[in-house]
Amino acid sequence: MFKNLDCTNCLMRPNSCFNTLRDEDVLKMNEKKLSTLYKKGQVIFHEGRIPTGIYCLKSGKIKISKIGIDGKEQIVRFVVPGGLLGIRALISGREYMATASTLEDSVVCFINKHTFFEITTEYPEISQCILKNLSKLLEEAEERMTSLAQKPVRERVAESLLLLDKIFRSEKCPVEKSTISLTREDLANIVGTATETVIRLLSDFKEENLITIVGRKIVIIDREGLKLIAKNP
Amino acid sequence: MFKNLDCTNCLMRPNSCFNTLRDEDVLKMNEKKLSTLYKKGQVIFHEGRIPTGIYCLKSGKIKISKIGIDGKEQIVRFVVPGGLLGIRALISGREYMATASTLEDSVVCFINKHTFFEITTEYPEISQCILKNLSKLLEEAEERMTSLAQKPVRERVAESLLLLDKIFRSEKCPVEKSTISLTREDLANIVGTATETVIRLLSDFKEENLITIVGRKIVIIDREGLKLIAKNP
DNA sequence: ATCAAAACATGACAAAAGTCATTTATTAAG
DNA sequence: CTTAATAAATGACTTTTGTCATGTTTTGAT
Repeated sequence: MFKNLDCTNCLMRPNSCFNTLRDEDVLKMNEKKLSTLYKKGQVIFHEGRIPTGIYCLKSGKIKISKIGIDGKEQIVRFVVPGGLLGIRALISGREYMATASTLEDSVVCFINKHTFFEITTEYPEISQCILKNLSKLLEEAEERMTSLAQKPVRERVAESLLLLDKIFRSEKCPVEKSTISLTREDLANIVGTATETVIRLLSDFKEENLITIVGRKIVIIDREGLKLIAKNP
Repeated sequence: MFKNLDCTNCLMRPNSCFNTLRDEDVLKMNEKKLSTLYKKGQVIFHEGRIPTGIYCLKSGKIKISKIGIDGKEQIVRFVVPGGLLGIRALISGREYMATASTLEDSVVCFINKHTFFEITTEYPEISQCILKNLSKLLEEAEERMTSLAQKPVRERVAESLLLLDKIFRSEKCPVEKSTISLTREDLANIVGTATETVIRLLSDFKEENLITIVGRKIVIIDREGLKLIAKNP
């Protein structure tokens, strides 16, 4: 498994919905929670399964994806450190509607249902925080729906590169140039297109000096240019 | 305006998140709220505006839509009686990210921010109910994202017809045959395609005896056949 | 009942995106 | 360092979907 971590000095807690917990409750959570290191590509929970608690991401990156037509994957969103995983399913009380898996080695803490509800009933501000988070997710989902419905693939690829840029830069490296290391297939599963189409468009973007490609990694060199293509305000 | 209605015997309240209110609080809400009759096609709130409270739909049907590329409308969801309008924006505390307008004559009650928050802090179960609703909306949005990303237009049109069927049958008429009365353009703005494409596919469906078209209205005659096309489980 | 406006319908063509086949790079394991 | 496996790249072709033009029907106001 993994050496259980200490919530008290978790760098991500101030960043999460648990930021207002009193010391005593942090300790309680600390002894109940379970930390696990997931290697790159591992699944944290599967679409269709029943949740038994929630997960909080300490480090790493997670993709949330659904199985669509003919088993084709659709990536619906990402989770970055401090974020909760599986909260939607726990609230609805039914199965997971998507699968969570790691994009890189990640440390995830599990808190069982009982402990979680115990804490949330004591701290209404946690529910409030989750409410805000869900509302943000809904906003983003509807934005993305519009994009999928109306934008041509070229614009969507540019848009997704900018999204990934934001996610992959988030904490570490305030460097201007950020590198995106996702497979072209994953990228296609965000954009909602064929892998070949993504590859062709990346070649175009390289040609137009918007990105460079080093090995398998994509480096954005002209963020503004991409924004223009993505028609992102 | 409109003769203010009485929440006490509102048929929709048991159906809404306000179903657990004590009589005294119903009375309080009753004197604070404002009922308005909106004619078909009228706007209840506009994308970009700041919310000053929430709306509760008593009767009628509402579409929630966003302005996408080149001003093209994208319908992101519908609201049926008992549902809340503008709750996402009120929670986030920022502008509306979409526009709400009526698909038919509708009666909508407005409750100002202050009164609403007063009631919700007293009734945690209302927040809980809203949390569940938002979580359901997110689930549906992600389902729809997957559909937009992966299904061809024909499947999406079939899917949308079934969705509309559910919405337009919801309360009244337990009749088998339900009629959908939306313009082809609205339908295209749900599906994410051109109006002409929708028209062509409707003609196909008519040809295949899945629907009939009476005047401007669409009547579903083979629900199972449409499900098969939509690849809906 | 009449008539103009709006919505619907259809054809012809163009553009966008998907599929299949094949070749070339890159990575990770031995 | 080699090598097999995986991912990326590219070309040729097909299918899907969008656009533009034009004509018809339906609706709602007078």
